[in-house]
Amino acid sequence: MTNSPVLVWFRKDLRISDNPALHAAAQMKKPILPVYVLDDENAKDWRLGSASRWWLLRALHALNKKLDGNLLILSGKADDVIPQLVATHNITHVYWNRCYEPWRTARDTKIKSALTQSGATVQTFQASLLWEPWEILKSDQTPYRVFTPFYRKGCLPHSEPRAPLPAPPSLEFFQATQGLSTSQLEKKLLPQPLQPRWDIKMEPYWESGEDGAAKQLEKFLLHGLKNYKDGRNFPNEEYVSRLSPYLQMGEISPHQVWHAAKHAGLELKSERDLDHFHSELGWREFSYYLLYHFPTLPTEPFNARFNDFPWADPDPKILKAWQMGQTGYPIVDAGMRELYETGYMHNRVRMIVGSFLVKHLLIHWHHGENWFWDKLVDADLASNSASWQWVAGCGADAAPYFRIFNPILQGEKFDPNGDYVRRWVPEVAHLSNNVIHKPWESSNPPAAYPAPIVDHDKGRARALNAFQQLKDAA
DNA sequence: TGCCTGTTCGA
DNA sequence: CGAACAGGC
Repeated sequence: MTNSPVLVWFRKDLRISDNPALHAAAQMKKPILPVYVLDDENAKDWRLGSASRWWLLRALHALNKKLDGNLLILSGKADDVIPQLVATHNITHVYWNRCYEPWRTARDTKIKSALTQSGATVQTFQASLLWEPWEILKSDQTPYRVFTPFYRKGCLPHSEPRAPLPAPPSLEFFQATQGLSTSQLEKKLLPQPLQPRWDIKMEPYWESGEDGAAKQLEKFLLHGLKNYKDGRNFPNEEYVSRLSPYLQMGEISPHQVWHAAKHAGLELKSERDLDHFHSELGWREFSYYLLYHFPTLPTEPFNARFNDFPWADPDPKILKAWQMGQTGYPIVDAGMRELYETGYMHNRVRMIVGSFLVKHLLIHWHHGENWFWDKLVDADLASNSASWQWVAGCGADAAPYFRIFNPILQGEKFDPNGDYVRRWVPEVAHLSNNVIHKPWESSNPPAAYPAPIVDHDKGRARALNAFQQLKDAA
């Protein structure tokens, strides 16, 4: 029994630095059995989307390399797979880092109690959130529903995020049975049949794994943090961190990002930018917090008044035009094409395309949520559902429904030289700056580019009218 | 992290 | 006649 391994179950923490479960296991002085379980059955509706599966494949390869090829990758229900492994190898200690999606907490609770009953020691750790959702409550012991007091009164005074842990200096591994081979894993994760490979387009835009995350963080701290607060609004400039996909898969931890940014921000004497960047990590916390306390967040309007909102019957052609970047509004189409091509969209543009879908097109936010879930490399159940609810006006601390982005003005304001639009919508590249965000006004309108699928004034009026019906009903 | 419209005020 | 501002959606 003395050389029975410690099982470290990797989930959304695909890294070896600042990994508390791995760190604790390494201190046991026992061989380590690192495991990843591809657990689609438990995920049901929130089975990973295509872009996430592509990202996961690369992240697993990178993690396996860090673990000297010892990562055991299995497929099946974790409720079965993990206890079976524990029984087969007489494992006495099982460590993992906590997850917060409702389906994962339910699953983990079940597994933990089964393992504990059979005599194993299970320890779980905090690794992907800076503050545990159950520790941040208002004085009346109910959860916050508004971001600013959540962050400023709840989180910040509660505790300074702990310092990141180093990677274990050396690891001794337990030789287990074979898991999935590379080709078996690819078969499970990538679209079948393999042609056409939609995902392959994303390859040149991203470096995977913990090392890719560290490089991206370093790049952001050197070039993006200074002037982050203002610069982050301009999609053609590189002030945003682009760390979201790495955070979502846990190739970097929020603790690492928090402290590295703090160090760099103080060095740069840009406290304003640092505070703003920290607060964006705070929004990520807030999304998980809401999902934890309100598990129906992905499907039900947070604000129940929106239960009867008169969404339009979705016209498949209109929805498709939005998805593929053929709405006739260059800033909207640029964003949707950036997403399809790279698996990512700049945050400012996410708000614009989101507002356009739910307001100008009056299409239910679920359709946007589902498309983003499938196509974003940073698709995250908490952030995705909280953000779609926010943009639709039914979320916690949401933008009021009457706050409707004008896609022309937003383009002119945040892409004043049209560079972002020219990059992703080549049909309008020849237009001058004064018409590039409204090509229909050009004396030489592009032939191959669609006319707006909805007139801005009419779309806006229809959205306000729909909202009015909700108010009248109340 | 909204936009539109109407009003006022100074050129 | 444009900027600045207030109020409503």
